[in-house]
Amino acid sequence: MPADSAAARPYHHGQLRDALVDAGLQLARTGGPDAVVLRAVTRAAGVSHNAAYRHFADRDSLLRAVCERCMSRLATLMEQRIAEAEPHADPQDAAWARLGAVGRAYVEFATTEVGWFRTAFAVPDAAEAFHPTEGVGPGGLGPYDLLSAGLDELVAAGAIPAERRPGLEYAAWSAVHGLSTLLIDGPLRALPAAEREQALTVVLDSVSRGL
Amino acid sequence: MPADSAAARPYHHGQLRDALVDAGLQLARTGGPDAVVLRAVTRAAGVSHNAAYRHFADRDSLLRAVCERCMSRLATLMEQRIAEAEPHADPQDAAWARLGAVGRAYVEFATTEVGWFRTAFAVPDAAEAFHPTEGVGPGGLGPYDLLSAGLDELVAAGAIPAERRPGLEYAAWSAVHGLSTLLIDGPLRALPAAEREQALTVVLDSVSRGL
DNA sequence: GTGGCGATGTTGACACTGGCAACATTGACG
DNA sequence: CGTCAATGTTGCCAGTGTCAACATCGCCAC
Repeated sequence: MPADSAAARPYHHGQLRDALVDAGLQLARTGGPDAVVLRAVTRAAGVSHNAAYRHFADRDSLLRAVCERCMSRLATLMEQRIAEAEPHADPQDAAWARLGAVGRAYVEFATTEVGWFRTAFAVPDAAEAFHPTEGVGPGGLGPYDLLSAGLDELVAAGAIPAERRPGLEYAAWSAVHGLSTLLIDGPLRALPAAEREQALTVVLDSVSRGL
Repeated sequence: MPADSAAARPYHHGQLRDALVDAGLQLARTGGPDAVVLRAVTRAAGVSHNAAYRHFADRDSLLRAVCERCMSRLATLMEQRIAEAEPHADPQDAAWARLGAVGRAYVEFATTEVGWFRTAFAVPDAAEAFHPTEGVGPGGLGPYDLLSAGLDELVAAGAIPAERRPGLEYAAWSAVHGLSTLLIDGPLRALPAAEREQALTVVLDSVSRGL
């Protein structure tokens, strides 16, 4: 009613849900999941603190949405690095290169987007199960799918005997995920850049040899 | 002054610092690091909420003490499982068995003492560096030292060429740590027990092969 | 002894958080 | 034009970490 100062934004925001998730993503980028604070998020969206409850049951619900977006970012970077992988004439070499790109992208994301990486894996409970359809990249595949596809390629190219294929995701995923968390949250936090690079090399080499 | 009901405990607790850490450990066991709440801890110790500030600068400081104890527990279990490792006449076999015990103990601790494991690695910042002297077991060695020793044994036994030794801790540690976190906090949370066992086997096998 | 003093524990307050309840505003549809 | 459900707001509450001021105690010099 008050035709007051400078186009006062309407009572109804219109895109509040997306705006909240965006704000959450922003906060998570620098502060990790703990920075996704209801009141900070609503403040950033220029809205009162309780408005969020019209779109999310509670903070966890909002956080879940933010987590999914973070996972999406990870998937996107992985797709990008796969696409950039050096071409090889030999299909085996090509498959190895692409799997290496997957692993490097994973650790790269963790170390360059620490907050987002932490958030991607800080999904609150009540997440009943592992839903590969969530947190996907432009290609519609999640990080797990991309890794899986890389391993399948290696089997198809004859680099890995098919009978050893089952469960190999666990080996590769654990290695890069473990290195990532040790580097950003764990005791390897303080490792200087040069040793980080060495650690990454050792881990990736050892994974390849072990598959 | 009131010689009142049932030996009212003295104004001065006497062992408050330890009591607080013990209480924190208790809370962390079921609730992880987030459950180490100043007021809950002091309540458990039967003391007013601000008493903790006479022994710890802030909550993070208390949490750090609890984290160290959790790391100690991990080291203790690892030592125990190493000692129980199946004996082998061949020194190489023995060394492999012991390294496997290290890895299994790590994941065992993570999955059976989830809260403690999470707490062990949730040490707040201002942890200036990696201090291998903290969080040790009865033998005076930390988890990292135990892993390191296992790898050294393998080199000494001739199972691993010495020139590949540098950095191998990263490979082994990352694998078991990654599997642990994926299983308890990550997308593998909902994995049924049977598949968990398979995952562990695959990871350990692949690490051994890759070293 | 006794007086004082530092170490230890307590009370009370503040700003912040997540969540509930009650109220206000709005657009859509009859 | 009237009604209603969706959306946003105000006010409140319990719980948290932290600070400041106060209370109680053990110990040591006199």
